[in-house]
Amino acid sequence: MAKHDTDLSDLFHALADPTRRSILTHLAQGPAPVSELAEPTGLRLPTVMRHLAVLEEAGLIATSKDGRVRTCAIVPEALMPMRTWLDEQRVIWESRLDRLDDYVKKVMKERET
Amino acid sequence: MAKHDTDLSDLFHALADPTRRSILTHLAQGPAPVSELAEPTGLRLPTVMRHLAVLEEAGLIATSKDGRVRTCAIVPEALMPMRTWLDEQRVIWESRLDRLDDYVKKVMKERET
DNA sequence: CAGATAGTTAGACATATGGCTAAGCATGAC
DNA sequence: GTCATGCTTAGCCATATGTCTAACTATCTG
Repeated sequence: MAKHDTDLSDLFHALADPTRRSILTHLAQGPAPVSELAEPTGLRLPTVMRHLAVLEEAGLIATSKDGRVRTCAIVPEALMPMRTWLDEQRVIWESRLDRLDDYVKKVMKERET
Repeated sequence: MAKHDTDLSDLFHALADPTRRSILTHLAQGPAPVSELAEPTGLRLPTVMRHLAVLEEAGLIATSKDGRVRTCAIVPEALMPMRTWLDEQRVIWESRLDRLDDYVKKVMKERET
């Protein structure tokens, strides 16, 4: 299991939290200071800080401090590994789709009874 | 926060674990019984069962029992919400880049004068 | 029926996660 | 210098997660 694997796990893990996804969506509008990001979440600053730390470790955001204000910004390229994984999976999964589709339908039918 | 949100969180969470991703990759080769999935992970059966439960709750796999054998199979459509989210983000994130681009151009122009 | 096979359930346990409060530490405004 | 602002650190707490062992159920096989 390469570091590549860890990257993906961190990425998925970071995105698994609604608060963090909403922070990302907010940041998509442009860079913002910590407090501005905290405000709409209704969470306390330290809590938001930890979310930001998770996002930063996953490489999804970059931050820098100017005076006493820390500005956060998204790192668009960060989603690439995920996109790549998704595309890989699609290729494999879809190559079996016809066969699996039959199987899944059979399973679903059995479930209903 | 709608059900949609929970779906995404569950999906990302399910995919955040390397063991679960490897199980999915294995299943991409075709449906398989529990023990066959457990073997390459080096984990005990109950542990693998829990991973399978997580995958099933996220809608990523479907299972059915025939005799004493439970067969698992991937559910390709399950990745759709994630793909959709990813595409949405790409649109926003990239439009942000465009805006930044505009901003830079504006600054450069102002500098010239 | 006896024994092997394939899952399943229950419960224990260590660590991780997400939230909070209460201080603490720079920096900017007066 | 003093005070407000904005972030940080430290530490607490409840719940969730990933792993295991041990014991149980259900289903073939002979």
